[in-house]
Amino acid sequence: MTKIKDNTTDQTLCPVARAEAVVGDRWTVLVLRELFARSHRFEEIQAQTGGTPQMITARLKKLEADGLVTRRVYNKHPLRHEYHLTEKGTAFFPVLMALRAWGEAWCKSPRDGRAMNYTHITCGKPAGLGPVCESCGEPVRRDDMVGERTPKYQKERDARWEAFKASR
Amino acid sequence: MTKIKDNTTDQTLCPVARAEAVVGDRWTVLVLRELFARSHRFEEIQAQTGGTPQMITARLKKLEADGLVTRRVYNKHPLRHEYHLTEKGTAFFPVLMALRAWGEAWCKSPRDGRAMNYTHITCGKPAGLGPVCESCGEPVRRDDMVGERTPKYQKERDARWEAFKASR
DNA sequence: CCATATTGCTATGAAAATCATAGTAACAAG
DNA sequence: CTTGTTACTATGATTTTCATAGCAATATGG
Repeated sequence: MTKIKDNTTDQTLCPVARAEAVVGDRWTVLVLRELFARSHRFEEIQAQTGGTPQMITARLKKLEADGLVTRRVYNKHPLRHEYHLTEKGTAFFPVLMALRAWGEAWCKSPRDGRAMNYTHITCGKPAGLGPVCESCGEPVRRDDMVGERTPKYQKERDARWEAFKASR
Repeated sequence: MTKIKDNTTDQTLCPVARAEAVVGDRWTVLVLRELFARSHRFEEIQAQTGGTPQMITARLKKLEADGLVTRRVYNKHPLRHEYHLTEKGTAFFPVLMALRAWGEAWCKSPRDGRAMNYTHITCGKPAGLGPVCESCGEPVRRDDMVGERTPKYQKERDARWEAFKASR
């Protein structure tokens, strides 16, 4: 079992350093992204993040220990779990949204296009990138939006799943 | 020189994965925090993040290569640089704020107290944690706020600097 | 009832990154 | 001419990560 460093970073008052002790790791964030995308099973998460089983096991264990994730039994004999976000995990949403906005704005070639489009439920229009709805100006929360993958991104995910299945 | 993995993560449309290929690392985020805190010299950054020289060198190099940071010569003979955020680096601010808010809310014991207090310049009152000013309701940006360290956090930083100086 | 498939992991070893510690180069100050 | 300062680089032990393989428990198909 692989362990993950969380250092003595919790010996600082700085909330950024403390948060990073929990989520300061690429795999961890990718796993969280999948949980927000409603992938709850181990293999889905593994396939869509591209991590090795150990990476995923270790992150899920740490996320559970840190209180962001719970295991939920969906099948005994054989014992099988689904992974779900807790309140603490769900509260991470704004960080993911900010990261997404920054990634959209600064980390891609313009011809790539969007991966997701969000609709602000309360106003029914596109939510845009910022923390505030582009269409109506209200602050947006997780439960106030519906996300929809663009066909291109959906295709990419389907392909990844197929590739994953084929390789085993 | 240590290299940092950025994988083939830029072979996805997902902006989160793409962003993580750049900033998905604890040291990188801590370095960015210091740059936002206006620590521009190598040793300040090293002291306040607690990283080894290699860690810091490698992150600064990668951040420069990724376009978030520029070196600025402040002294020739011997050649000395200061590190500054570019526009792309500055644009990372909302992520850091979201992370800070989550860290404040979920990663500390209540008795610890705040590290920073921000004031919303345009309304003159405390900005609070969210992406929207707690006092006046307007969305807050980096240049719309002044941050002030709490005495306790300032003390912690001073102590870290002293300890660093003493150990060399 | 037997073979194959499915799910959710664990095991192994090579390659890479990290950490602690020490050292260096170029000057400046006393 | 000795000591201090700044910004690193070098070294080697320890840890992590990655790729690949394997396995246990059951479901499914014939």
